[in-house]
Amino acid sequence: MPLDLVEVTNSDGEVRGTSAPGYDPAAYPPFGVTVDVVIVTLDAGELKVLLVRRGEQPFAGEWAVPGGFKQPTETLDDAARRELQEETGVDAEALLVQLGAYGDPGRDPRMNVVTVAYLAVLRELGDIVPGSDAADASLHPVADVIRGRVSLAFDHERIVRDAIERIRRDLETTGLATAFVGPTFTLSELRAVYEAIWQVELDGANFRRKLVGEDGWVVATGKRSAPASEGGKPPELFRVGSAWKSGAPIRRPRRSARGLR
Amino acid sequence: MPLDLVEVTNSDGEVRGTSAPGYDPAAYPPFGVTVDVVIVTLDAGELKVLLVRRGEQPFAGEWAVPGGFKQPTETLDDAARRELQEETGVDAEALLVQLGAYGDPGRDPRMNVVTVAYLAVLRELGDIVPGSDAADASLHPVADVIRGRVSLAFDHERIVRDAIERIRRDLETTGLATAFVGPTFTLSELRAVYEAIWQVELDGANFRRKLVGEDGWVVATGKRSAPASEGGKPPELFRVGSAWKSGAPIRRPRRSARGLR
DNA sequence: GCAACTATTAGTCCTGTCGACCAATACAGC
DNA sequence: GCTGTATTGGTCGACAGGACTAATAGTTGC
Repeated sequence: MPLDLVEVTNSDGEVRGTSAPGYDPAAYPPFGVTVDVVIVTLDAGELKVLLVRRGEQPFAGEWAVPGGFKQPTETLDDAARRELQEETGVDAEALLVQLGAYGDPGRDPRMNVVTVAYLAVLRELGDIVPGSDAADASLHPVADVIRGRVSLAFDHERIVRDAIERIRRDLETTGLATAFVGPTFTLSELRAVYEAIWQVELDGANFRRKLVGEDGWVVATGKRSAPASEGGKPPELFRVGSAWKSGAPIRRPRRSARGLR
Repeated sequence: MPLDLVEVTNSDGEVRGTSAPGYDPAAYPPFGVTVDVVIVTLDAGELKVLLVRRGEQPFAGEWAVPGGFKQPTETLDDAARRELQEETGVDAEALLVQLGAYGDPGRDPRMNVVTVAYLAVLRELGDIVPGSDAADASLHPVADVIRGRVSLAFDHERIVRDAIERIRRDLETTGLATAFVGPTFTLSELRAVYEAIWQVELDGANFRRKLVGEDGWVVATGKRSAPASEGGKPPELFRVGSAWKSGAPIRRPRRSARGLR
């Protein structure tokens, strides 16, 4: 049943829609506005997304991107930050950008809902606590979602797909890569970010040459990390420089002979 | 007055919010959802934006970006296309992309409204007909808006600012530049797009060398255009090639000595 | 018809960037 | 101490791109 002839009333029963002069009440049907947050992290060299198993209708029992209704007293950004906080306990140090709005008719079978999707990139997720309305919460490889091996509620499959596309693009033009690593990191760790997301192989020597230049991409801390699993020279530890704020150091290889994998 | 305790009813008086099991009615306050379209074109070598003078409350008499309420039966993209059509008569051949959602509390003094902003780039606007709810409609230099010489209703100043920023960025990575020119164009026309938006000067010879290469940036039509105002050789006419679909030919000059203006 | 002018088009030089590759180094584990 | 591994430093060559000069092909004005 369509919701064309809907009026908005407040708790006093006053019809707010028609009482507002100059507005045609039929012209602004009410919508629910939700905020969904695609939480992405790098886990075991693989890009993963946090999904919750819905505990309520609609789509109860299915996997979905965490989210909730926006309150009139908060901004969209605030709502996204709140959802992220509720879901992961993480507050700051998370890159949180708006992806876009999704409002196809029927995307929520119950009512008119427009959702604003956000992308959050985290270095590491602590304990994942399912929210009050979720039965479960866990990390899933994005490859499984993109290839349809995990089907999601609503239009969340499309949202995740758009999120990954956004990540791949922003990696080339913004400082997004630094959101995947900690406050200090080795060049191998940072290089692994690019390699995992772009599915390419980058030459370690060239990577270093580009980042450890006169530009302020990375700043050496003087310390060294523990060596890798199979031994090897303990690598230098860096922290992010200021140059990331206005660009990215390396571009995505286009026609790479090596970057197959 | 806050709208916290609002219920949604349909024309039968049935309260739809509380009647949906599994939802907490207080959790999804109703919002109006509007779609605003930032319509941008190049006019007399200057970037301009289409603004309408509002004929109704709120902000009656002030300039604003054209827009309107989304209907539950249409997608967001459809709503944007409809608004563009209503405002300019243009349907296709317009680049129409979503900018983002804006939902700060109080952005509409009457009610909770979340707007989804779109960007439309047109080559040329025909007759501008003010919509039914607009008192006037005309093109304004974006510089006037950005520098605050024209103040806009709602948070539309921010929306326009974001739109211009998006244009500047997308010009570097997408085929956006071709949306500003017609089906056939001279290289000077195309170059003028970059120069107007980036506020730089590009060398005509280098510009040509990059675009008329083996890559399919532009395709010669064999025809020639009428010469410029003050005489000169009639330039070649080109049409867009296929390469624009997956990138842009030139990048924004960073530290240009010539690009001052 | 001719000169002056303008914008387009072609060609050259040179520098910086970047990929590919090789070699040296420094440490862990045995 | 030997071996293996990952980091680090260096070289070479291809290529793209900016600055610049020059030639070309038209129009406009006289």
